[in-house]
Amino acid sequence: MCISKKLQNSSVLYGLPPIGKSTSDIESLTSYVSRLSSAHNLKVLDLFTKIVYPNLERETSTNVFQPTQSISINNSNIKTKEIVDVLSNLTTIKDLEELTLINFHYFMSSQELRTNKFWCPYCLQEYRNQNKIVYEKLLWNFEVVDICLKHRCKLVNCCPSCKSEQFLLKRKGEVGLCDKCATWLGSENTVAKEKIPDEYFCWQKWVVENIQELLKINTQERIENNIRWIDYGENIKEIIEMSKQKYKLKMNDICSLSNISRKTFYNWVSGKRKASLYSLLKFGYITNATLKNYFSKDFNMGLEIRSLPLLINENPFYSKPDKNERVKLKEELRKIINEYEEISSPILNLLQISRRLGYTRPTTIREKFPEDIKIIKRKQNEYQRELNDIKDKKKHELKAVIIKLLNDGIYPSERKILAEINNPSFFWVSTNRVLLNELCNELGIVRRKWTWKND
DNA sequence: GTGCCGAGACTTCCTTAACT
DNA sequence: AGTTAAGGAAGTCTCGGCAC
Repeated sequence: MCISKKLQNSSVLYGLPPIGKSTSDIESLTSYVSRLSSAHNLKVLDLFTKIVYPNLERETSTNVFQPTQSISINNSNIKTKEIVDVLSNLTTIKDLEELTLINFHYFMSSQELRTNKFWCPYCLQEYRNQNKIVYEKLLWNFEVVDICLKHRCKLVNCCPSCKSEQFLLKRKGEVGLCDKCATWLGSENTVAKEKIPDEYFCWQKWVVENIQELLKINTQERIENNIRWIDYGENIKEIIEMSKQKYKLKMNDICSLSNISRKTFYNWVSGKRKASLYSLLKFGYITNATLKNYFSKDFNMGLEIRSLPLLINENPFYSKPDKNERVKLKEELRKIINEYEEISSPILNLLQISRRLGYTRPTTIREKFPEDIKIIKRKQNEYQRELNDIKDKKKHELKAVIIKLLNDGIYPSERKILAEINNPSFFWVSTNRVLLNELCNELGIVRRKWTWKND
């Protein structure tokens, strides 16, 4: 009996301890789940479909293996909580929620984590060289974290070999290896690193150290502090009032110093929106208050107000294109539509079109240019129909050649067909070989394995 | 200075289609 | 059948415009 079947009837998983608990280097739940699967010689897919999902209280059709969705189990949503509870029961390991943002729910927005995997290649290499367990840190998942302080390098998200983008959970994934080509994702310290400007490094040092401090907090403390943020607006109001009094500032001064708009503050105070960590880090920077100060409602501030680094002059996460930009986008979209007039043009899907226009998701252009999207879809269908027609025509012609060879008493090998159609490169296109196989199946011809004697 | 609304860019959750 | 990608709906955060 294979191990997955055995485990289907079992209720206990190994009590695999998570790495870095209650430290700033704590691992992420996705990393833990991948290691847990490997420890049981199971695919991550089997761990979920055969063990985790059947133990959930309510059914879920959510696919955590969808490239951009796996991050959600490191986040703070209800599903994460359910998965953590099941894993805790099965492994008997307590406090697995420390590997997620579950107990920061009232304090943090749900959009602080990246959708794809980022890592420090030098950290991975260090684990391997020192014979330590290879794992991925929860810290690397944060959108605001760009660098590894220890190795003074940028975090990466592409395989060094095949350059493919990496995601957090893969059906057969193993921590430290590329999803696509299984290349080792670590890198020796001797490899030249991209130089990080000093000012940017200082800002990132503030960001990373702030988040590390938060991640060190244990479960009990996280729960206690989190509850203090149920009344989000009141807390923010208190912080603003304290800054006004301490530094003798007006609201407008605070806005310009922190580079946060008045409307944004309004949304926080009214409890309509939670501040992004990026905004909170900026506000904390000028008053020298850390995220941990805020989270634990210790609203003490530095003696003097300080200015933000010069590089923080615009919000990198929410930049709006100007009106001229919109016209340019429209023109570019028209250009793409016209390309579909040519049958030889490579067909683009909505995601490819979005990326060409500088957006990361198709939703944006779907909403922005709905009429053009309709035209593109219609053209995509036309293109597909034309391709099908070409395939049918080719199939018809190939069939005629095969039947002619058979009537002449000749076995229709690839070589004989090539000679007959006088096109030596015909089977260089793999789909033509598939077509031949299809026709042989239809005509009841057994394809011979090629040997020197065949022809 | 405060409050509201909608636009813009983005994410999460989920379903469906396409590929292997 | 198993796997992957595309797409839709609903929700989140920031910002500009406007009224008071």
